[in-house]
Amino acid sequence: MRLPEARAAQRRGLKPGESLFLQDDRVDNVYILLDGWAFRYQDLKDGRRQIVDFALPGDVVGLSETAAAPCGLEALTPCSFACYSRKAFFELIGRQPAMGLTLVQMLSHAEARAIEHVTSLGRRTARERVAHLLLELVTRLKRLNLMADTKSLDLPLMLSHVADALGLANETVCRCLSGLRRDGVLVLRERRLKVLDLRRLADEANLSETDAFEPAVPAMPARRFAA
Amino acid sequence: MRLPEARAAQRRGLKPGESLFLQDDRVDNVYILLDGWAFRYQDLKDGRRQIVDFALPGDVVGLSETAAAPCGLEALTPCSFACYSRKAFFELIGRQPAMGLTLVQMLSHAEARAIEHVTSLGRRTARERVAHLLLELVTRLKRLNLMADTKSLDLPLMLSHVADALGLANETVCRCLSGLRRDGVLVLRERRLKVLDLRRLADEANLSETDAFEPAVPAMPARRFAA
DNA sequence: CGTTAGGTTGACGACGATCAATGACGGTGG
DNA sequence: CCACCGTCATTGATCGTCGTCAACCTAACG
Repeated sequence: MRLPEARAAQRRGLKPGESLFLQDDRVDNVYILLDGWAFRYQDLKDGRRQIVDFALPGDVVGLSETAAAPCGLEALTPCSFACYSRKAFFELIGRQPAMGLTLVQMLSHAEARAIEHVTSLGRRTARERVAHLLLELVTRLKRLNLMADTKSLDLPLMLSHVADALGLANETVCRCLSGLRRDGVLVLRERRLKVLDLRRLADEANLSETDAFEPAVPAMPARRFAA
Repeated sequence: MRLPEARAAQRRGLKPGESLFLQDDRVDNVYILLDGWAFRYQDLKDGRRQIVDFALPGDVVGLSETAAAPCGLEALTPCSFACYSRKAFFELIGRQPAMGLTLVQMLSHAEARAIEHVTSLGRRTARERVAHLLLELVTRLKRLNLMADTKSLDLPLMLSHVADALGLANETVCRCLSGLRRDGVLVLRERRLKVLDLRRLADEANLSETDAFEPAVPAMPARRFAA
């Protein structure tokens, strides 16, 4: 699933807080996030902000941003992207059928996340949302083999990011995290998360029937895009 | 953008309330909704339900439902689907590059809707959500040339569908609709919606900077899949 | 007619937003 | 070294939107 042509692809770097593109921008390129964390967000006219998704290494962005991007993309940490013209990207896919499959799988995962996100915002309580988001991030990082040790990891997020992702106020997120800490589920301090009881976290998240998060994820055989 | 092969494709019908597939099902086919309304939904373990998206004629479903479907699909009205094996579908796409483009466009639109949906649930008030959903449906139907006259249309939705789509209680939806009617924005009775003031409805929806819904949609040159 | 499903309206309570004060850091300049 | 910020986290007090519970209405149907 590696892209041999990838070496030829343009690179693009981003510092924390910088944007790859803004909401409403015309986006002609397709990007693959090689390293770092970023997020996609949408702004309302009155200033309220909604974070739509977090992008992690291997994720593809820009594919759906055809004419005018429905949302902007901003870096959380220093990021580096491989960047293809839309045309070149599709040619690449066309030449490597296996890559097409991987792409479809990734888009499927992204949509599954979007669906879970909608369900969270629509039907879960504040505490459930917080637990669900943390569980999702832990699961994704595990699949990417990107967790420092098994239990703890760095989250380059401020309260306001979590709040904007979950449709909550900062203070509410803070209270939920305090609660989860008091109850011995996790510790989150100084941007570092330690999950003390994964099963318990999953219970708190009030999962849908579908998503079986934790169960010994079998190391994800299919590789992500990488370059 | 028509599919000549489509005549050969299997058909599948559905009566209101029936499901094409359930959450967690393995879905091997890709379906194109030829006629009717349906919705995709996700259930939580405690019974709460979230409607994720509404499917209208021309929409593709099943693409992202690779291993275990993240959500079920249920018919609102009598529906008919063209149904392809995943393999046949991709062959079809492979043979007709233009179709691939159309597909990408449709997936982009679907994702844009998902993003707007997330924003609605996360950051919009009850009244804004209701207005936004109605505006979205009106816009989609216009593009499909599926509106009876310019101003009014049939919505095969119960209060509970709107409520489950917007993360609200039936009573809240009812109150919002009463309010919008009182204020002369629209009339919704007996499953029939009449928009009295489209611009006003757009204001009520508190649109994101991005989505310019109403502005004289130029009849959507690109055709949807059809068979 | 009686029954049932769905819509409508009111009363009340709860969850989470808002406002405000305080604390913990890290950076900057005197 | 330490006063002075600015940013972000934390906690408490109060308020408002929306969920819940309940009663009633209407239309469809046997």
